[in-house]
Amino acid sequence: MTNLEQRYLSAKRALFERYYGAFLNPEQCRAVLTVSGPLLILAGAGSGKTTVLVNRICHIIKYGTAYESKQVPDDLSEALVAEREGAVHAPLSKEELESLLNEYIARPCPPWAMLAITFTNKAAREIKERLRVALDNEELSEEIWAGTFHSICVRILRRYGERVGIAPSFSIYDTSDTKHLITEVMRELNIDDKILPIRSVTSAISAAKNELISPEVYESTAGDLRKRQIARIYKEYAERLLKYNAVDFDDIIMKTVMLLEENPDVAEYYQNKFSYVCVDEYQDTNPAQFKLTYLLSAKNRNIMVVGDDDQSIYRFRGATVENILQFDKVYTDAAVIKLEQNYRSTSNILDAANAVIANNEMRHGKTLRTEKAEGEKITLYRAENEDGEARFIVDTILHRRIEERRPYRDFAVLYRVNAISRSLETAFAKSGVPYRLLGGTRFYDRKEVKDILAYLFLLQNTGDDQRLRRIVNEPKRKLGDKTMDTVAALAEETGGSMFDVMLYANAFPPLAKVADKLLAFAGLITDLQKDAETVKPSELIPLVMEKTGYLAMLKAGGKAMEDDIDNLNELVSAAVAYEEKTLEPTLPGFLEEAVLVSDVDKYDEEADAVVLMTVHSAKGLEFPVVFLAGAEEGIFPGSQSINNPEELPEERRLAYVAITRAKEKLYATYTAQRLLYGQTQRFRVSRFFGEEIPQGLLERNERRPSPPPRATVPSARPSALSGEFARRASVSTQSAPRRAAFEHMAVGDRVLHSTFGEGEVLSVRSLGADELYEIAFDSGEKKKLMATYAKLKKL
DNA sequence: ATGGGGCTGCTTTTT
DNA sequence: GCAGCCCCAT
Repeated sequence: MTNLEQRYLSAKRALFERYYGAFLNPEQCRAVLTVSGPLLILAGAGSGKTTVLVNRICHIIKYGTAYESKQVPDDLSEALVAEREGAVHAPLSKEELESLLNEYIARPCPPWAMLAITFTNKAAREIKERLRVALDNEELSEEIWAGTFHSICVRILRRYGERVGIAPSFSIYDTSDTKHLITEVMRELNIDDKILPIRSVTSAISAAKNELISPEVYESTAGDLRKRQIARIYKEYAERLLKYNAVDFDDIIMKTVMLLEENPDVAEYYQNKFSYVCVDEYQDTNPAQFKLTYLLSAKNRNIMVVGDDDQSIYRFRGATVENILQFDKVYTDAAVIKLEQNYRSTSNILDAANAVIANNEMRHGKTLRTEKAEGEKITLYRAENEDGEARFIVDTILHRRIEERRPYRDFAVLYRVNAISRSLETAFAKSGVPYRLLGGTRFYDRKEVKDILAYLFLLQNTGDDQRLRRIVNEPKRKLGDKTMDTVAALAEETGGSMFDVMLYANAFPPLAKVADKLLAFAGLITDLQKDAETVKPSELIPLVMEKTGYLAMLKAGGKAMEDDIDNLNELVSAAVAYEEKTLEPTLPGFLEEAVLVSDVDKYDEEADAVVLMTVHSAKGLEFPVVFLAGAEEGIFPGSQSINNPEELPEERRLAYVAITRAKEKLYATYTAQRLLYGQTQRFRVSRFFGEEIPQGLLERNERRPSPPPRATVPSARPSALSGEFARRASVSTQSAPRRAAFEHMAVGDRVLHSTFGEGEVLSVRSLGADELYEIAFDSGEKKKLMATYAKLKKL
């Protein structure tokens, strides 16, 4: 290569670096400009991961391999090179620079040859949206294959699924459908769920699928009785799914991998189609997903994965952090780029996060840095019980909101387990602070919604016996288990589906008595199928509600069913929304979305309210002020993980995720005793927050004499505390402002209450300095009352 | 076939 | 503390 050529190439690179350097840091630039071959990007929390991902995709679509290419023009002249070298430092507008870069375009990637895989719909949506903006071209961005693992695999299966025995109209089973089917299978195989709990069976089968272990292989390696039984269940379960033309969540990935492995022509088609494969949140991939991305990128080997091994928190769902830890061992020629510059948190928060995670071994090892100021210290707050904890959080929010003029949406309360949210929710409700509680029952998990969806799935795929059984007697049609068992047996004999048997019910003597009811039902479904051919999902849903009598059933239920009706109306709205945003809305398309969507997707920072959620759901989000409630040994880390060296590191990663959600201020709160799962337990502070965070970064509220013995009036408030802190603590701790001395009651005492009248004490529970009485009043009412407030009189 | 009343057991949950 | 499930009585 001549000197002139080298100067040409280095000017070219300098121009690209200048372009991206205007808004990216050097590591981010390198990540965007590393286009060919395997690439691992280790992106710390808040390091601009999505920005890099989006810019890299955009860059490849626009410029292809321009930056790396060694191509030089045939007619390279000194004048051209000098001009370009001059441009590197010349004052140029963005547009001028872009038009210069256009000169270097080399093998740009067509959008349909770009595959970007995420885990959540929310992430997929965000990427698509940002690509649309960055490319400034709606049509182009629409053609990019950006979606979740599941949606992309569904797309592939709809097209080629028949090669692995899945017809295009297949149903998708969610976790609860799966559980029901496995329960049924176990009943049939006479396996007692007391000996082999369903939970352990579903998770074993799920784990097997995540590891691409087929029923046959599972069976052949099953040693002990337990495993042999699971093997039997797995085998039967898989056969049922095949028969019903249904797939569960894990199948969606596993069957796609099988499809690609067993059909070289299909594999080749996709390998040729996709020039580039990008995978987000790589630390959460399982072996099946690893294989999938491996296969899809096998030809060009242009596979880029982004993730953070320190944020791998889904081991329990089959994710193996080894995928990201071993990436550069599997792809030995992989480039590795670490993004360690954090743009989110103050340095105190980052130092805390770095210190906690440093206790883990087996990491790629990153240390986040920031240019932000130290910021406030982390507050570690000890409350006497869960009510004190909740009050502290609510009071602090009220206080900071006024003092710092913050909207409610600046605050998030996180916790390890949903059970913690109860006391918090009560406190928020009482205080009038607007809040949103994420988690709990998902919209699509509500019974009435699942029922209507089951009807819709059945219309699409009448072979789905499972869904048929779900709704055949909903509303009541006098078609109970007995009848349906007979139908199932006949279906088994004839080799058809239960629906087929119902269609010809009068041809089966055993069904003589119920034939008319069965035929009526089959007629109803056939009728609705005709409707389904002509109307949109949003119009079909009301028809289903009407014609099946489901709506009538709910209306008959009166007030209690009003919520159900509201939810179904919301389902119609969801269908309308789907139709609006989809080019070619279809029933299968809507159903797919309904099953593959979660409630967290709906959390779009709309309302001005404090948000309450688990640490798991908070991954990927950020808030100015974060409270971590329940920072206790036994809760976080959970009691199951405390003595389990396999699980403790994951708990620590979870703590790392929690800490790094905070931008400006982090509170960790814990209680001395907490009412959890119906009983009060004593707790110590979590090691992560009490020990592993350097003490210098912490501000504690507990440097005061131990609380006074129960039921004595505290004489003076001790104050080894800083002024500000004492003020805040005094309005909010469990030691309520006014603690009236109360009369102690014992079980069996007769008491008098000013409004409830006379009664008998059933139980006494001490809660910090207070006592909780359960009292059976003579009126027949049972009440639980706090001693301080109940003002009881002993009779 | 249906509905109600007692028992259990319990992380986390992108799809 | 409560949801979900099983069993039993109608």
